[in-house]
Amino acid sequence: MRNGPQGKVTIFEVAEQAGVSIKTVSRVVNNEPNVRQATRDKVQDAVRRLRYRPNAAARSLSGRRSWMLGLVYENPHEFSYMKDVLDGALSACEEREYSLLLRPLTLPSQDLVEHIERFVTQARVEGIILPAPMGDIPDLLRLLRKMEIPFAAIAPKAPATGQVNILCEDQEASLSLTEFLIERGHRAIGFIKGDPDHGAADKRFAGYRQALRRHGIRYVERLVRQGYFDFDSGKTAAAELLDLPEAPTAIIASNDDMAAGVLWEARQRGLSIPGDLSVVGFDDTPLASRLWPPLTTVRQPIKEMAETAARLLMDRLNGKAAHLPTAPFPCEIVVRESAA
Amino acid sequence: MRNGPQGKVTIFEVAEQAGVSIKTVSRVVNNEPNVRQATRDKVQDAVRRLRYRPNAAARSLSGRRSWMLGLVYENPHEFSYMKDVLDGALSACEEREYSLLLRPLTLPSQDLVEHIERFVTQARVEGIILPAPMGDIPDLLRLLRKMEIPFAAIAPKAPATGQVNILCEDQEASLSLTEFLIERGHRAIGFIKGDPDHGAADKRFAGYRQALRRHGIRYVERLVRQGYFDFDSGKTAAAELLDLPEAPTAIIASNDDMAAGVLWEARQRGLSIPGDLSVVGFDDTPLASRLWPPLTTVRQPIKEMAETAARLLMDRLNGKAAHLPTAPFPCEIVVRESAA
DNA sequence: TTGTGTGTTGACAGCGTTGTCTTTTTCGGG
DNA sequence: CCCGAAAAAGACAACGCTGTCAACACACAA
Repeated sequence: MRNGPQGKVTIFEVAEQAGVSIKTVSRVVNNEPNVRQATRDKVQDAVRRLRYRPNAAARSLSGRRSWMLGLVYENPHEFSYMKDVLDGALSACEEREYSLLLRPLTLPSQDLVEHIERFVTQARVEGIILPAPMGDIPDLLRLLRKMEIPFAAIAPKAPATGQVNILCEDQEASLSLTEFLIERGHRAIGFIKGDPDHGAADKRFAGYRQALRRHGIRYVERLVRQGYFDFDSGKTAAAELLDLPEAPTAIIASNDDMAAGVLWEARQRGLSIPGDLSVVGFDDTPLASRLWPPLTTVRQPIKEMAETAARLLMDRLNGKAAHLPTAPFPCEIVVRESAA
Repeated sequence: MRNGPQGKVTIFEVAEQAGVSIKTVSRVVNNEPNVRQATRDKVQDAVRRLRYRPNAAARSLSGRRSWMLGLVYENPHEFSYMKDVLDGALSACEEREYSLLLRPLTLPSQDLVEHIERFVTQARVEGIILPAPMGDIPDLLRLLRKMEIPFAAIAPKAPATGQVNILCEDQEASLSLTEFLIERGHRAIGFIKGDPDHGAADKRFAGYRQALRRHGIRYVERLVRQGYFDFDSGKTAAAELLDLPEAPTAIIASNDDMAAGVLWEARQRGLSIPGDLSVVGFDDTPLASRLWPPLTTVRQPIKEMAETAARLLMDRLNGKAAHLPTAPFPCEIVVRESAA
């Protein structure tokens, strides 16, 4: 009844206790069919009594499955987005008893392929979750396809078939957000684009243009600036916009961190917000509610998206479903005080 | 030369290519002694040619080692601190070819012990990293000791012997930060404590009191409020402090998120910062530099601390060292514009 | 009664490494 | 040139599961 420090109860002890063969124990533990209920009970009893936990290494080796998912991400400075992805992926993994292995990357990375190859072959990761912008790196996608590793892309630019794609209504959200400003009388609306490598960046920009068009507002190229989803680029872009002779009365930043930069730059210049300038962002990160004034922004269900990504990936690994494209997740405008 | 999708080159193929036994290949791959240089070269050649990667599952099963570390943490809303811990732990693991498994927890958790037990016995995690406040949960520590799982505590309140402890100069930093304010003429200095479960909270408070004592300033209990390391509690505490008849001219918040709360509350009341009120925080999170005015705060080398925690833990697992207590890591005041 | 099919159980061979022990080789000194 | 010790290399049995296939039990139809 005594067992070593790390609880080395094996399937043999359980089989003996239950008076069945190890194979039967294996069947019960893995919820396989064709076991009589009485037998199942006996085994489950023994499992509980002995506090048996199957050894993951043995299971992997024998079953040729690692029960591991990989999460490959670009390590950002502002981690809010990834935190939600991580939470979602982790909770899906926990519910299906998978493990999650992380691989942060710094882009651009020349030995990316090498890195990922190690990751996959060494840990024998079965499938990979690719949050933006990982789902759009051609070398990476090519490698994964060659190695026949299924993957799930979160918010990719180009959702190819034969992979799990998780999207959200970025364009629609951006459209609404822009209309939100238009309805409040703004006509000169500045827009700070996100990193061109991210799928979301394009869509958010498209939504902005669509709103202008719909409301008959002329699109002015000078009111659009390139940003990279980080605070500093938001600051710079805001400075350029505010230096314009016909400076905008509102600025849409493609994420909260850049919006924070806009706020910062506006404050530098003594502009009052939202009096002199309205500012809105995307993502509803903790930052948005801590800034002054708190930021009107768009909430996306990132955690749920990551959860779904992981679940569909596992379904696929277990041959459970031809994965039809999933409906894009809805976003929601969170109105706070930074726009008027 | 062809090999399956997931690169199933085994030790046998390598042995054959190199003209040696599998055991010799194993020795070379694991850098064991007693292999002639010429042999070593032959084997390494074959390894490279075949792109051989040892199978982790087989290695674990046979060697009775999982090569995995666990990171058990309380999942906070503001993730900056944990992001640094994660980065550090991950980079240390990568350098030693360990894997890192995450287990977020919500405290208080009644089935904590059950959760951790599964975590350890199922994945066969060899050692665990416990960032604050995990290093001070009696049930958890007792369980780990009973299971004989080595662990490393980051910033524990009570650094027990027989475990890896990573500390930083919290009290000294708090002392300097308080003196920083005193030198600028502040006498009525408010202090917002952190979550009493965190070791750092006590030390930061102790540093504050020490500074007052050293400069002959009377300690006023009403100027001290209990917070919980989150934005809302910072806001509440600030409101209480600012309602005081002898309101403080400066407030020290035990972390940046609470300092953001103070800023928020001050702004609500139309106070100018740092004109009417100086505010300082701890941790130098991204938030600190995005707020207005940017926050004077204390930078701690969290990433390095986590890296060291992981490394010492792995050393211990590999019997490499009786781990003497490590010197506490130094902190550094980052002066920005929120204090004058 | 016998045969057939379905549901249930078990025997046993891997899975790809490392640990242990044995055998072979190498090398310096008598 | 031989001997003994140390270094180098190999043989082989684990490690704890799952996959495969064979065996058995039982119900029902012929």
